Amino acid sequence: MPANGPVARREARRRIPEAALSRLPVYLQILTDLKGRSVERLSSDELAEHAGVNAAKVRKDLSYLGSYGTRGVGYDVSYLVYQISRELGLHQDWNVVIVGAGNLGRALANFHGFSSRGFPVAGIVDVDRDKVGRRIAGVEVRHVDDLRDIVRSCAVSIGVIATPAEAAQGAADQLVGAGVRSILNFASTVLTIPDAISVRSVDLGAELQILGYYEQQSRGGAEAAPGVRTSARPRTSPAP
Amino acid sequence: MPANGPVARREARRRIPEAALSRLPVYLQILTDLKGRSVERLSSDELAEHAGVNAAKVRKDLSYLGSYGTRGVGYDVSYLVYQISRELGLHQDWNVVIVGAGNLGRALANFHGFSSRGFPVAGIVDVDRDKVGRRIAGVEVRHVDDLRDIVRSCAVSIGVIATPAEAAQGAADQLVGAGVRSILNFASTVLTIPDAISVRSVDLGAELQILGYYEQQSRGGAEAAPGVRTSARPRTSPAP
DNA sequence: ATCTGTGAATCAATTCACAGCC
DNA sequence: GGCTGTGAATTGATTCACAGAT
Repeated sequence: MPANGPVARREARRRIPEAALSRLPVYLQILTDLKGRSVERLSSDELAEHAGVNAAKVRKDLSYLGSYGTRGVGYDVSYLVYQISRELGLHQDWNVVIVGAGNLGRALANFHGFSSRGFPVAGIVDVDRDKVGRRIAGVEVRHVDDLRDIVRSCAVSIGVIATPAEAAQGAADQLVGAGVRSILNFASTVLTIPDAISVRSVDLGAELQILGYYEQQSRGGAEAAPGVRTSARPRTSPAP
Repeated sequence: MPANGPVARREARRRIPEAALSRLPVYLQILTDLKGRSVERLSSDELAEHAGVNAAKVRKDLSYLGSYGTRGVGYDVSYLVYQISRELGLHQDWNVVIVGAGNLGRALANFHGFSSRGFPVAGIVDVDRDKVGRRIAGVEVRHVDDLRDIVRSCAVSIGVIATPAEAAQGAADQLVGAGVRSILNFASTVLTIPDAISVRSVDLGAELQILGYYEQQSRGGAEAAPGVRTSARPRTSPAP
């Protein structure tokens, strides 16, 4: 993860290191939040606190975008938001299509986080004809046979796999055949896809296994910090 | 992870490197699948193919568990499954409690992957008293005030946050107060938690942003592989 | 005085390459 | 001959530390 599990393929002459790239969305989220609360400037130290990393890393990460800070002063929040989202390609919408209208697919379709971040759900498909025609979050469920049409007509570039594990490889094949360039996989399966497509797997079972492992470690290891120390880091969440 | 975003804290004298650890669940999943299909032995090469990594990495990763392979032959599938799940602490159940009975919470509760992997959902809580009393996947929704009771009486060690972003920090505080040792966070927020607790965030928005980034890269970069090459890697999914 | 930007140093992860065992 | 296990080499990421800008 993190990054973690199978990570996106394809290299391109990588401008920004993978590890730094994976932190940009975190910074963006913090900055967007601060911007909404009318914070105009912040230092690498402050951003580091919020993100839970150290200041040197923040400065290094941001330096890959260019020299957008002001020495002796800090960074302009709005400008950074602009530059990070530009780098991440968020000045255009990336339409997504969800494959699978089961529990997970429905939850994802209703999850406002996608569309609010510039990834509108342009379509939902399922193999089950009983589900076809229903509306989820304002989008009509269509049959998986229509995938190619949907991808073409709505200029979909990202496919989200929310099928049972057994159906995931088939879904991936159909997404690739339909022309998507990136796949976000929620099924607990390792997918085989062409190298020209980037994949990212979110394996909830694996996340839990790793947490179980950490807990196990912390039980045995009876050195250091036996009690619950409260971090000095300030809150990120807004006061509602 | 992938990983990414904020990764688990706490160090302990780490036996297995973080990066290797994050791949163990992937191997486990592949091996469990193969075991179910009566495959008894496999080589590091074969496992590497399935996992989409190279053989040296597989051997190095597995060597952290001990020398469980046989030179000239390969690895015994069942024995590896046993050793990996032992290392990951999966010979006991890790009860989880889900905070938030909205779309995402419901989808997660219905997601069979948790309990089938030794992470039974022992409780679901919500602030909304209208939701209290309903049953989701056979588990009764209880009020968040009962969190401490649930965690104690069911020996819950992992909390899953499935609330809106604004409520996530509060949920985290309550989970920590109730005594969980690990948190899996689905809200798009950076949480502030005590260092003794391990956290892992699954930020769907961030995953999509990164995919958007990769697609953007692949558009501009018109060197190499313009068409869709099909990988030579064999299928992982079972023939149904 | 303060805080960025970045080479240089350190630390971690990956890959190589081969000795050792079956 | 085939395949593991692992030191050594390499590549990548993080941290240090300070020159340079305001």
